[in-house]
Amino acid sequence: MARPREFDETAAVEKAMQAFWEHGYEATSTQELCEATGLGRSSVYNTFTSKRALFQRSLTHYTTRELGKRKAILDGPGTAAERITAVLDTVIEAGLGNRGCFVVNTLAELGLPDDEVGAALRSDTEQNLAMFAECAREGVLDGSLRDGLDPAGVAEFLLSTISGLRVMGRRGSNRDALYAVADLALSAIVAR
Amino acid sequence: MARPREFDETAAVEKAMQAFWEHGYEATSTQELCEATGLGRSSVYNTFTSKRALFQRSLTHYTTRELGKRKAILDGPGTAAERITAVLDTVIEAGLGNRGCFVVNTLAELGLPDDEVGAALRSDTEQNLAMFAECAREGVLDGSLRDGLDPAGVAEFLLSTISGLRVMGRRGSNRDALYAVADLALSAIVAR
DNA sequence: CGAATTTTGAACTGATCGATACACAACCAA
DNA sequence: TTGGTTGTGTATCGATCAGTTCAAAATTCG
Repeated sequence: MARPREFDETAAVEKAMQAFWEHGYEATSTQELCEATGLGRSSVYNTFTSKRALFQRSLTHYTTRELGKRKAILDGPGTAAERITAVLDTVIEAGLGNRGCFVVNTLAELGLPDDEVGAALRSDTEQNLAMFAECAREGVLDGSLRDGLDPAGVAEFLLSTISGLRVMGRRGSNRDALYAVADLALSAIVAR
Repeated sequence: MARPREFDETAAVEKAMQAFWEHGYEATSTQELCEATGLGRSSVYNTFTSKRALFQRSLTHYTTRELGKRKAILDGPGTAAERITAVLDTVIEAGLGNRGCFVVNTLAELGLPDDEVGAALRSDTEQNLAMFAECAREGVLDGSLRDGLDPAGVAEFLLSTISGLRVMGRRGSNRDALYAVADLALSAIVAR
C-alpha cells in the first residue's frame, strides 16, 4: 500500500507518557513531545491528532499498566491482608522517586474534565475500587481482615491511603515515614 | 510623597489565589490574573514582580489561612481524638467542592521546586506535621488515642489521610465515601 | 518500472505567552 | 503652585504556544 512507519507507536506513547508524567499536561509543550518521542511534528499530529489525544493515550497506557501490576498482586497467593500489604509496599517503593503518581498528578492538575481524559480517570478509580472491594470481601471470608468491614468502604480507604502515600512522597517524606503510614492504615483493617 | 494605591493588596492576592486554585499554575495566564484581580498589567507587575512571585504570595496566603483554622481546632476544647475528628470533618466538607486542596494540587503539578514556592510547600508540611504530632502526644496522655503510638508516625498518617481525602474528592467520591475513609483512619489511632 | 498512497521534515500560521517601555495621571511635601 | 515620586493604561516586546501546509522521500502493488 504505502510507506510504513519508521517508529513503534507504543514506544512513542511510552516516551510521551514519561514527559507528561515528569512535567504535567500544561507544562509539556508539543516541542518537548517531539524531542521525547524522537518524532517530527508531522508524525506526532498524523498519528495522535492532538496534544490532548496523545495525553489521553499516555494516561490509559499508564493506568492499564499499573492496574495490571496491581491486579497481579491482588490475584496472587496469600491472604487478602498479605496481598494488600504487598500492594502498599509497591506503592511506597514506587512513590519514593519524586515524580509521584501520574493519575494523582493529573487529577490534581486537571480535575475530572468533561472529555476522554476525565473518562479515563473515572474508569481508573472505578476499577481500583472494584479490585479492592473484591479483595476486602475475600479478606473477611479468609479471616485476615476484621469482621463486619464494609468492602466498599475498605476499597475507598485503601485507594485514599494509596493516594495519600503518593502525595506524601511528593512532599518529600522518606521511606520510614511512608511505612509508618501504611502500617497504621493496615492496622485499621487487618484482623487482630 | 507620591500617588497611593487604588486597590487593596491582600484582596488582590485573595483573588489571584482563587484563579490559581481553580486552574493551576501553568494554566493561569497573566491576562486571567489581571481580570481576576481587576488590576492592569502594570499594577500587577509593579506590585508582585512576576507571575511566579504572585503565585508564591497566593500559596502562603492559602497556607497561613488554612493552618490557622486547623490550629484553632487542634488547640480547642475536647479530647485529642475529638479534635482530630473535627479536623477530618472540615477536610471532608471542604473537599466536596471539587477544586481540591490548593497545596495538594500545587504539589502534584510542580513537585517541590527549588525556589520560594518549594520552600512554602516544605514549610506547610513541617507545620502540619508538628501540629499533628503535638496533638498525638496529648492524645496518648489524655487516653483518647491508643497507647504506644509514635506521635511522628501518627502525624504522617493524619497528613497522608487528609491528602488522600482531598484526592478522593477530586476523584468524585461522595460524602458518605469520604466519611467511611475518615472513620477507618480514626479507628487506627483512637483508643478502644 | 511506475502509479498510488502514506510518512516525513521543514517552514510557517495566527494566537497567546510572560514581561517591559513609556507617557501620563495622581498624589504629597514644600 | 510646583517639583518629585509613584501608580496606572496602552502599546508592544521577543519567545513560544498548538497546530497546519506542502513538497520531497519512501514504500507497496500493478
